[in-house]
Amino acid sequence: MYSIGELSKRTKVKVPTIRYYEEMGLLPEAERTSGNQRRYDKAGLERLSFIRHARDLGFSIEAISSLIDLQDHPDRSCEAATDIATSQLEEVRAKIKRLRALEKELSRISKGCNGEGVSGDCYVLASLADHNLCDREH
Amino acid sequence: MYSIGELSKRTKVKVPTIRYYEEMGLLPEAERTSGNQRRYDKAGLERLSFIRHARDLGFSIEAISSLIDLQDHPDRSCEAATDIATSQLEEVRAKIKRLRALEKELSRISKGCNGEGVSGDCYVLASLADHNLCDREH
DNA sequence: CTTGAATCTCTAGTCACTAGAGACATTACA
DNA sequence: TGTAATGTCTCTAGTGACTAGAGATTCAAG
Repeated sequence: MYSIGELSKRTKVKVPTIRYYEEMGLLPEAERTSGNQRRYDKAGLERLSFIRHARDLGFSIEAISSLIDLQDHPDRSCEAATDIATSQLEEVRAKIKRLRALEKELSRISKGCNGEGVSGDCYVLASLADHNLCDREH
Repeated sequence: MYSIGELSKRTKVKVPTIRYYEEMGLLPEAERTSGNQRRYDKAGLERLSFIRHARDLGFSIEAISSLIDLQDHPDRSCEAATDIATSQLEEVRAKIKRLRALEKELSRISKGCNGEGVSGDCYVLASLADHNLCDREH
């Protein structure tokens, strides 16, 4: 049995975050010692690792809840899990696309100015003030 | 003079968001009609456009505050503005890098499963449960 | 002058945590 | 067994950048 601190070390999820996950229903209510401290077994460790991994991949708490539901009912269709992963992938791709456009403009903006001179003539500020200076829509 | 609603239409910033920006000090306190409604002039429109543009580029409210300070004091060095833009660019690049890794893993995960069958054997769930199935660290 | 849309302020909610206070539990060592 | 240090408990409140809703007031058009 692990204390919440040990679990935290093993999963790299901070202690208050573990309690938060319990409150949100991602983790079942933990067993307690006579002194009211949480104790976890291997199943708890595995579930928290699952959550951690999914959070790292950008899944929302809600999405993870659905995935856990599916885990807890192995007779249900797998399609739902694939749907969740696929829509997550789409979101990630959209974010990348958007960030690439930003990167392009930001690099143009910060290259345009040599950092010398006064801000009254600053190309960075001018670029931000006037959208027409942008190469493209964003 | 524009009402808050007109300003909202022109800048595509929602009305409550404009009020929020005023409260946060990004916009100066607007003039008011005798009936206490906000009225904006061209300067207000321009400043809000600046804010909108910078937010689109992912600058935080705090960073925008600093940029506005620089705008309001055109005698100050331009270096600070360039620093802010450059660090924003670095953040964007770091995000892209991370998202690319996620994309790779998510696409592997969601391709691995054909969506048929039951979730007891689902590859998506297995992948999320077991970090060792990942190709690489993330 | 009336009607309906726009605006006002205020509070509270969102997401996924994070921080801090003050009390209690456990563990390590003498 | 005593004690000190560390860990854990619950609770409230804060973060960033808004968003939603209530209930009251004001504006513009006909």
